Amino acid sequence: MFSPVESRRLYRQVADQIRLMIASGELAVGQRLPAERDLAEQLSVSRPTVREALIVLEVEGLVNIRMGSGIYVVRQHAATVTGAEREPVEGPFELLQARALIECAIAEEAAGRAKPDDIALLDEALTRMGGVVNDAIAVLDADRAFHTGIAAIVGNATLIRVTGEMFDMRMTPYFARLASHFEGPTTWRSALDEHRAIRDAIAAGDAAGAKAAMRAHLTMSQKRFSESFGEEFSGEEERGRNKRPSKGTAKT
Amino acid sequence: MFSPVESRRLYRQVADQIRLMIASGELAVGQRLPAERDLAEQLSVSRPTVREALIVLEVEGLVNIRMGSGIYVVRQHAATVTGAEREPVEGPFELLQARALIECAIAEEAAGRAKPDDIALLDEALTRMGGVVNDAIAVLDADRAFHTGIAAIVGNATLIRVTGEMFDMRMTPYFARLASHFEGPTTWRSALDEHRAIRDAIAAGDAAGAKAAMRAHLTMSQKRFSESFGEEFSGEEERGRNKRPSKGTAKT
DNA sequence: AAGTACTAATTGGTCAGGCCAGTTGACCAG
DNA sequence: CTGGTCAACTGGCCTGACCAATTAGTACTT
Repeated sequence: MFSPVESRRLYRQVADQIRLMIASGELAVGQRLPAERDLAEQLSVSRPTVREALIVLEVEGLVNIRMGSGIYVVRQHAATVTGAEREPVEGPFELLQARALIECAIAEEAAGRAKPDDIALLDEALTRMGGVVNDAIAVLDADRAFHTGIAAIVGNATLIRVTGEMFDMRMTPYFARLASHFEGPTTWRSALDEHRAIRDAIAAGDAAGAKAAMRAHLTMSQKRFSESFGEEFSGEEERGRNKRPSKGTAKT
Repeated sequence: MFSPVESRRLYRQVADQIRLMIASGELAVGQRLPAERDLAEQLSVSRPTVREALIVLEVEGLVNIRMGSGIYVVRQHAATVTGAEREPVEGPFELLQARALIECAIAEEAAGRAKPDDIALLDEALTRMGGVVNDAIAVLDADRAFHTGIAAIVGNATLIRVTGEMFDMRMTPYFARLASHFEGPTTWRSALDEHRAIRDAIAAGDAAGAKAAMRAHLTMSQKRFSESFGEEFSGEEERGRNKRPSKGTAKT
């Protein structure tokens, strides 16, 4: 309840500062940044720190580092990074709502294209999921495989990637603890049943049914999630390194 | 047509190696990695290099670095980075197809929720776009504002982010040059007309119409893009640092 | 015996300075 | 004007060191 300190690491601050200068247009697209040594001097930090900050921006796709030449601004907009520290603006419900909208459309499209091989892939994920409802990590993996498997039916790599990214977003430390109170084989089995309904609708070529089943699944997922609210901030232990690692969150 | 040379930077190689160990499960989720000093020794590189590699993985959301404690595996799946070097598996058409599916659903949803303020925001983007059809960079910015503006109507931060990310994906060096041959005020004006149709349907609360208009827009965008094929590999110059920076790609 | 306060080892964060390799542009010979 | 050389950047990587946060162990108190 206390300390908002945070004490961000220095290279993060430097990265933020440069990112801001790019976003504001102070550093135009295509322009070359000052040399690492100059940046270090201007910002009063060491060169390694500047390098680490620039690597962050490079991974984010904002700048392009060319050896021996310089560092160039590639794009202006953040192209936000998937993992790590996202602003808590995107809450669990927001994420699930977005998934509902997008994955419903994907399921609808998939229903009209599914071939036997695709269904077999979904079945494999379902079978695997059913066998590991007691393993919090393995069951998440099977869950993920099912959702990305539906996107794979459409045969579009971008859709597969986006679906996977949205799924992975709940793995963040922030999300991780929220659902640890209501997880269990029982709720996983409920999720599995909903998965089966989706699978059947897609296998039958029922576009509307697949869309409805997916919406029902994510709605139920949201409800399971909301039921865990009100108690998630009860205990603040589990900081030790030997405790259970970050488990899953909501069944989807 | 020649040199595929690459000579990946060392810290990239280290990052790839660790990423692989995580993906293969050799480093389990929640597990603590060896200390930076140990990793440096085991990999026969210096500690700064290890640090840079770990920062890459942290930005990607794969690991969680805790000062004084250690480095922990957060998730197993790549959660692919948005910018930089994506596999060329995702081509322009794949991207546009994915956008068609997702943004149509968003437009459909937005039509039922749009308030006067939202429409005003879209109009602002349209006006701005009309005024800068000759500025390849500024027009892209207005284009982006329109598409994310539609997502904003739904009021979901995740949707806004995903829409923006997909838009930004064409800024990559790979995509950038592809469309430089057919860009121009004329095609931008066509895109602007299609935008207006989408705006009108949303303003009228016509969900089906908004969906159709968005689909038409992205289909046309795809067509404009395909017309530029067959000639995009004609000239390979424009490497100089003072040339025009990466311009836009397809009008959307 | 249990809990607490303190201490020491471990680990990431930052810095300084240096050398190497690739890039670039100016200069010079043909 | 063409081609090659060369020197001045610029990023890539390294060594070694110190600081700060965390954590585990220990001695002390209750």
